[in-house]
Amino acid sequence: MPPAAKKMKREEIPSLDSVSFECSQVNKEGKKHNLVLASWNINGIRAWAEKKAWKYILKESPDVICFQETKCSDKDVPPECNLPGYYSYYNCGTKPGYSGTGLLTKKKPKKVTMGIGKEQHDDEGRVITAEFDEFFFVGAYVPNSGRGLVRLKYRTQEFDKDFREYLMVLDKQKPVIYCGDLNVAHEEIDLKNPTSNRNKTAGFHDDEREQFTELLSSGFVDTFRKLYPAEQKFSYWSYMGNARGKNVGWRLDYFVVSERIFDKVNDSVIRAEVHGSDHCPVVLFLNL
Amino acid sequence: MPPAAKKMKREEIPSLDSVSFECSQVNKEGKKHNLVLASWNINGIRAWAEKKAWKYILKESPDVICFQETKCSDKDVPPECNLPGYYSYYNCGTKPGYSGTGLLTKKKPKKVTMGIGKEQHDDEGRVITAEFDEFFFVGAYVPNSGRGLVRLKYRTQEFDKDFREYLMVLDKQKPVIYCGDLNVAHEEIDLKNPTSNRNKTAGFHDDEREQFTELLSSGFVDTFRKLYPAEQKFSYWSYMGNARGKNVGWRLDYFVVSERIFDKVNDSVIRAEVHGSDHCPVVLFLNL
DNA sequence: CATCTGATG
DNA sequence: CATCAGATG
Repeated sequence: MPPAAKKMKREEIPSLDSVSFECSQVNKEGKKHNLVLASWNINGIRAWAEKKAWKYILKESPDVICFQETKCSDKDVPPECNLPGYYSYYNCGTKPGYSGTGLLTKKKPKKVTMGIGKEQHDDEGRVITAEFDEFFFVGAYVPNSGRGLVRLKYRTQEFDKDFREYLMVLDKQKPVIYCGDLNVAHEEIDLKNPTSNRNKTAGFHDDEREQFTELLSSGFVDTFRKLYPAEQKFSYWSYMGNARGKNVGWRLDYFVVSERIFDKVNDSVIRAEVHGSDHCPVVLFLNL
Repeated sequence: MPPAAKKMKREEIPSLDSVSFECSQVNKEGKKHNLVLASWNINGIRAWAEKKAWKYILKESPDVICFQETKCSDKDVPPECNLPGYYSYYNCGTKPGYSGTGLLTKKKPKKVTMGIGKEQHDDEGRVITAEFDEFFFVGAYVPNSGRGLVRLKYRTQEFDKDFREYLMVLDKQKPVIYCGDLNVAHEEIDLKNPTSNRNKTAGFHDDEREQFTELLSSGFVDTFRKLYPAEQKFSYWSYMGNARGKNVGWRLDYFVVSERIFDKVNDSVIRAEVHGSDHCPVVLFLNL
């Protein structure tokens, strides 16, 4: 008898061999970075692990990386996601297979907290805060406003506002490094098709953009845009219509830092070559 | 940039090149068959088409074949299922992606009817009847009694009884050839593990078996068993635990005919070598 | 284990 | 288009 039909087999994602993860940027004093922080919406940690997309982390070797959209309960996180040399933390939320964040860090944080301390925002596993000696690292998966913008009001008038308040309180204690899938393309340059999406598609509604502007008016800096004012680079491409192949994308993933530590930032990078999700990683290099 | 990760690609099912579809059996008068009828639970016509499992039909070239578990609305039947030289009919039921039957025939039937004319049984697309000059061809997907036998009573006390009545009425007009996934292993020989499954697993409950016995007492013949009283051969293997590789199966697919045409039956065959579903096709060769 | 749907993005 | 859940078998 011939062998049974085998299970569908996923094709491998492109190898990282040809991708360089060097960062030659130096700060004003000519110093190289001594800290690497990363963020990646991995769109399902189980599928992501199946693709062995964690190989990226071994290459980049960030000191801290946070994930968005793990879509997985703690107990179902694949064991291979416990990468050697990292402590790991997950904030999974209650709705199975939905949202969820994670954080891996080489150095054990002084404290790790889940959510922002407001019940109405904290059941979807969207925020992890790791406190280190010199800064707060906040990884977030900001709510998508949804098809038909059904959740726009909640996201902009409730989540964004309470979240900004949360960051400002932290910022009073020590500098904040805030990153994640912020689910907004701030300016026209931040997406391929601003005119067709403006006020229609989640992520480019004026209300979402204004909330982000408001954040930047509250003592925070969009590191990539500050360093590269005119560069169009995306961190997300819809899986539909081969958008990534055509580079029809959005910049939804950010590193936002307290103004007073921006001078510690050596570089802010979007790793568009890295596959394994519909988002790519973003990375911040610092000298602290 | 490296190419995007491609879509999962299903491995091909085994080729049919090494499988013989000859039937050398002759009837009492030494005559070869002049009619080939087939039945196959294809477990989703879209997945089945994706696997190109319809190649079997080109090889076997039955005059009529009926399908069970098409799991597809009429409009979503893949176009490649319109095989050259066949008329096709589908009875899809109302619940999307659930149940559903189909029938392909080289000769146009005098009449095709869906269901058995009783509303309470006819919304799940389980029965197609094609009337030909010399016989009724009835293809059926008998309701599964379900995990925990939750539907055992409906299936045995309502469906089986009404369906038997339906066949008996047809049988008064002209001979009936009844086939399909009857969702019962009649005797212990008809499944690998009778003791562990008896009265526990759907398909080998005494009530289901008795209903089938009752059918055979009403003027019908289980053609395979009549021809091969001691042969253990299966037409279904669970996808779980590599059951097919270990040949841990069930005979759930039958050709049952009116007693008075059994002498026209040259052979009744179970095509266990044919892949593409968790069931394999069953075939009846006749000389009419 | 494999097929669907439906939610979500 | 892709991931996940849940129903069904």
